[in-house]
Order: sequence, then C-alpha cells, then structure tokens
Amino acid sequence: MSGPRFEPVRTVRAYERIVEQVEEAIESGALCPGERLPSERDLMGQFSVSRSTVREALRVLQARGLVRSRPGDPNGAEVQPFSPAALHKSMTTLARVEELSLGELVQFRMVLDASANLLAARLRTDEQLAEMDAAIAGMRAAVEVGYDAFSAADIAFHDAVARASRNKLIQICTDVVRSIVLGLVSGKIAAAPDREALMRQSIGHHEEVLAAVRAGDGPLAARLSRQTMYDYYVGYVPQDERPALRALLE
Amino acid sequence: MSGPRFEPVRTVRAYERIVEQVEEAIESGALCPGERLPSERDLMGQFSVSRSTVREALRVLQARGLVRSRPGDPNGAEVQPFSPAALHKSMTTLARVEELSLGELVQFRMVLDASANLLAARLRTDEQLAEMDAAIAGMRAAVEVGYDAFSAADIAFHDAVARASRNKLIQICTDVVRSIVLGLVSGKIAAAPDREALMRQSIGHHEEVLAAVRAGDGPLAARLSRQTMYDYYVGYVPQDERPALRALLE
DNA sequence: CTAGTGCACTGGTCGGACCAGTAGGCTACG
DNA sequence: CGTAGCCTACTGGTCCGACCAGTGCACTAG
Repeated sequence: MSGPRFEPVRTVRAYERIVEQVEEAIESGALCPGERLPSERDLMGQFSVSRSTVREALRVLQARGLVRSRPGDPNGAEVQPFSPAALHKSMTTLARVEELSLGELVQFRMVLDASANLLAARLRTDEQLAEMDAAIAGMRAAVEVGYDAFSAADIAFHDAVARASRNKLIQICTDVVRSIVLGLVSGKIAAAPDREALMRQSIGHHEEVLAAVRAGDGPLAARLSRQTMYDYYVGYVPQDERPALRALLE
Repeated sequence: MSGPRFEPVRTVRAYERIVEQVEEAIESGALCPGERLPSERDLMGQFSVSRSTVREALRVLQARGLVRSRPGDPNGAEVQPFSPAALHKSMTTLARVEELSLGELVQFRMVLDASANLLAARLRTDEQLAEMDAAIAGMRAAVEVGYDAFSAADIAFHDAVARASRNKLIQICTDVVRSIVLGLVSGKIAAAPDREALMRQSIGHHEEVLAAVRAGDGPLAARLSRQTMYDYYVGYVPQDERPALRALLE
C-alpha cells in the first residue's frame, strides 16, 4: 500500500504569513533596528488584508520584541534592536509556571558564573580587569550606603566578568536568571539583620575571585565564584535543595 | 524645588490589561493547562472591550505560548502546558539577529552539558543510568542506519544526562541550544565523507563519559563531555573561534 | 524670524458583518 | 432499538467602516 506520503495540511492564518515575512526581513537584515515599517494602513494595502489582520501580526511581532509602535507617531512601527526582554519574559514564565525552584535558579547561576570566570581568566583585557576593580570598589563604598547600591555594584562586577567571557549567550542568560533570582530574594536580603556582615564577606570573596582572574587561573576563579554564590544565597535556599548546590562545589 | 516626585504615567493599552490578567490567572494556577478560556465573544463582555481588543490580547498570549485557539472549537482558547517553544523562538531570533556565532553556541553547550554530567554523576538513579546505556546502544545500532538515527540516539543520551541533573533549567536550555546548533550543522555532518568514523569515535567518547557518570566521578565526566563535544563540532567551527572553545578544556 | 496654530496623519478602540469550520443533538432510516 | 447522517448553534478568522486621542510638520500671524 503506502502510496505517496501525504502530509497533514497546516492551515496558516493570514496574520502568521505577515509575521513570517516581517520576521524574515528583520532577521535577514533587510530591516535594521531604528527603521520604520509602513503605517498599518499602508501595510493592509501591501499585504492585501484588513487592518485587523495587520494589527494582529504587529501584536505578535511586538510580543517578540521585534517592533514597537507608538500611538500618534507619523511613521509606522519602529524596528527594535534585539533585547533579551522576550527571553526574559519566557524564562520568567517558566520559573512561575513550571515552578522553577530557587535552588535550581541559583544552581544555574553558579554554572553560568563559574564558566564566565573560567573564560574571563583566559580572555579578559586590562580594561575589563579595571572594570572589575572599579565594581569591587563600588561594592566597598556601598556597604555604608545600603543594599540597593551594593547590589548594583555586585551586578556590575558579574556583568564585567560575563562580558570578559566573550560569549553573548552567557552574558544574556546570566542577566536574565540573575534578575529572576534577585526578584525572589532581594527583599529578604535587604531585610536580613546581618546584611552588613554578609556584604563584607561577599566583598572578600569577590576579591579572591578577581585575584584568580587576574592571575589567569581559570579553574580557581570558577571554583571560588561557585563558592561565593553558594555562600551568598544558601541561606535562602530550602534545606532539601542544598545538597544539589553543594554537588557543584566538588 | 523638588516637590513631590511625579512619575511619568505609562499609558496602558486595553489589550495589555487583558494579557496581564490572563497571564496572572495562568501563572498563579487559577487556570491550569487543558482548561478553556471563555469564547472571544464572552470575553468581550467580561472585559468590556471590543472583540478586536480581545483578539489582540489572545494573539499576544498565543505568541507567548500560554494559550492556543483553534477555529471552530466550540470551547474557547485552550490553556497550554508550558513549552520551551517561546524560549526557543526568542533564542533563535537572538542567534540570527545578534549573529550568535556557532562557536558561542557550541561553547554554551559545552558548559551546559559538562554541568549536567557533573551533577548527573552524583544524582543519577539506576533507571537513568539504564536509559543512558540504552541510548548508547541505540547510537551503535544507528551507525549502519544513517546519521538521522544516530543523531536521535545521541540526543536521547544527552537528554537522559540532563534529566539526571535534576535541574529543569539545564534540561530546557540544553534542548533549545542543541536544536539551534543542529539546525546550523546537521546538514554538514550528514554530508561529511568520514561521518561513519566520526560516529564511531563519538560512541567511544560517550562510553567514557558514561563510565565516569556510573563511577560517580563528576569532574571527570564533565571534562570528558567537554572534550567529546569539542571533538564532535570543532571541525565546523571557524579557526579563529577555536581557542575560545579550547579555553574550556583546561 | 519666531511663536503659535491647524491639519493630516498615526495607532488604539469600537461595532457589526460574513465565512468556514466544529461539536453535539436530532432525526430518519435500517 | 441502534446508528448513520444531517442540522443547528456555536466557534475563531477576516473584513469593513468609523471614531478618538495623540503626534509631527507645515503654514501662518505676530
């Protein structure tokens, strides 16, 4: 039997075709960030569809972070530079819907940050090293100011390390996962009675990590960074999840 | 001067409010996967907006993978179980728009896979070990069959390891990044003249990794897995990106 | 020459309409 | 009595026309 193998036909909605075409134009570089799409009324002519259909397509493109439209703008929707906002959104959703635990998130940060340090120890430039120095100086100055300033300086340090890894994926995932973790625990940290001691301890740890990066000792920097993050967050991770975190500390 | 600090008012579109409400209902668990939303005509009553507005909201929710609607379905849109499809989409966009290089992608896979192996060596169950055995047996059997079957068995192995890590984030990111990498190189691998030799070499490497996981030697499993992936993909990575990959091999 | 005012356009929203599907109840036939 | 087939009452997808509140720009009045 088995005649010609027919595939089930997928009915494609009109607005999906529009999304595909615009997406292709953007991803291929035919449309660059900052450029404008034609107005909705023009697009309905070009695609031979109604404005409702054009608008549904634009809503999807906007949800994916590719374009943005402003009411009243005499030009059409603006092509956006890529931002991890969409990535962030879907990962946040994942964290809430799939019940990603704080332990898993911290564990993932340990993996990413350790890798970034491992690579940074080999690939960092002197400028990046200076950025890390400045970030730690900022942390030290921020102890007196408050937790928010401290956290900002801490983020600056980890961002500098991530950039030094020269891997954009590591940078972006680091950023996304960190903001989710901080959203879960920053309130608790800010309210901790011994937060000043925690901050001072964290600064010492960061200095050790930076010394390893400066010395070009990647494995050491990775191990120290894992330990640093473990110590900083372990207090907020449920007891039964801690063994999984310790599994990363050799 | 400095009177009361006024914040700029953010004009919120009607459809965004709808998205927020439905999103909240899903993420809080008030709406579970498989449940149905009211029909669009019901929703326009509940939200006191027109159907166009309801539809734009549904388009956004659908783009985020939270709901799915079928024409003709007497029930409304169906709440979807979380799928990494949206994550996959935004990461693929990132890869195209931001010109994520193959080197960065492979490097990220090395990081993820090594971490998964490190954790799996400690946390794996006997069943998961059996799955990995079966996957390698499948790889061996598939050498004669062809590259597609081999690749499928290879994927099964890495999936088993990722599951054994007990970190959902690692599992999902592994899946997403792998499919992007395979989309870039699977054609080249399938066409490689020496692909049978490559497959046999890969099987040997996987066996070594599995032995380390079985023995509970996490660091060894991690190192071997990095080496395995490096050897498998290095031929497709441009010369100038290879040093960054080797930086992960200590 | 500048400050102010319209105007022509934008996107956001509304309401109504039609179509092609689907599901499930109803009917008529075996 | 059981079932095959039709029928209806819905669904989502698309279209149309309209109105509103914004925005940018050209034009005008001082």
